[in-house]
Amino acid sequence: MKAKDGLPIGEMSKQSGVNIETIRYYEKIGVMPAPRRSANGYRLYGADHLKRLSFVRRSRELGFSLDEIRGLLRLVDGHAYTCAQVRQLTLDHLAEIRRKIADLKRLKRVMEEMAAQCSGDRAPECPIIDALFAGRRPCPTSKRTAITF
Amino acid sequence: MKAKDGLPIGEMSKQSGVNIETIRYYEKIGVMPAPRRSANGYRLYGADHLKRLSFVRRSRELGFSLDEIRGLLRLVDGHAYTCAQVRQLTLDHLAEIRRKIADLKRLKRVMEEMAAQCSGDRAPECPIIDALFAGRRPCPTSKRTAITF
DNA sequence: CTAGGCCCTGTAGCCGCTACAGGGTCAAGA
DNA sequence: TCTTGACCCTGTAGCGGCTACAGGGCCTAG
Repeated sequence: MKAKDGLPIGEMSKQSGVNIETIRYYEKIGVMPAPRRSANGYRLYGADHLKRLSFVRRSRELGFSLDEIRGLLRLVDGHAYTCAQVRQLTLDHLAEIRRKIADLKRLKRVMEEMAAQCSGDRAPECPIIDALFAGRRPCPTSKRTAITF
Repeated sequence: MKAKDGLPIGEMSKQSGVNIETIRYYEKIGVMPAPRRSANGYRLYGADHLKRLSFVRRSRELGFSLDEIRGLLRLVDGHAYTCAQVRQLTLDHLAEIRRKIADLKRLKRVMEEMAAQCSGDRAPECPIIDALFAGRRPCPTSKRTAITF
């Protein structure tokens, strides 16, 4: 009973960089298949499990949701995927990333403007607080009753 | 009993752009103070509540966590804040935003490289899938047993 | 024989909401 | 008068993606 038997979960964790609890969680939600068990009930993983787990980790690092990863894995598992399908998932995800970057950049600009207004030495009045209280709504569904503080 | 009595929660929601359930949630977690109630138990808000709620919404839009917002509100409530304190919170948050942008940009670059590898017309082998399976770990705590698929 | 290290299951918590279920209240219309 | 519908209430459960227990079992070394 040596290494050929399979990796215990702790070893999987070390090799893949995924937390033990997370591995069990992936099994519970069906992202990882249930491995076989040793006589005493311990999980024993093979090389294919490790490959799959690393796939999941890398996809997570690239910001894919577990649901998107399930989609990728379904394609892989079915051996029926076309490159075009995978490419499309990737491009969709890329569009999402670009949107997030654009959002954050807008945020950054606003925050920088606010910070620039503020010298930092004035006492109770602070232009940042003022801006947060007085800022106007971006989506004007309501008739703003001019609350400017 | 007209408008002077106070705004019911639905009106607060419309004027502030914050969901009714979210307003009640903010009350529960102590971000919003409990308003007075009408005879039948309905919440009745005043102009100060609306100002505060809008403050919270705008701060959330700028990506402040509710905990950070609690910090800002504590300063405001205590009337003892200095501009420097507020400015520091803002700068901290700004640093966080910049970090997130940098992260997403790295992600974007990797995803673009992967997508560029893939023409979309090859059948079962897909360079994106290959890349996800074969990518190397960024943090080499384990001695990679060369699983390259 | 005991101490430590690994493993197991199951549940609860995190954030910031959102979505019910199951009720009460009130005004307008038939 | 009855009913419909809009609004309000409380309380609980769910989302995603984990993480952190509690409370056990197993196995080996000293």
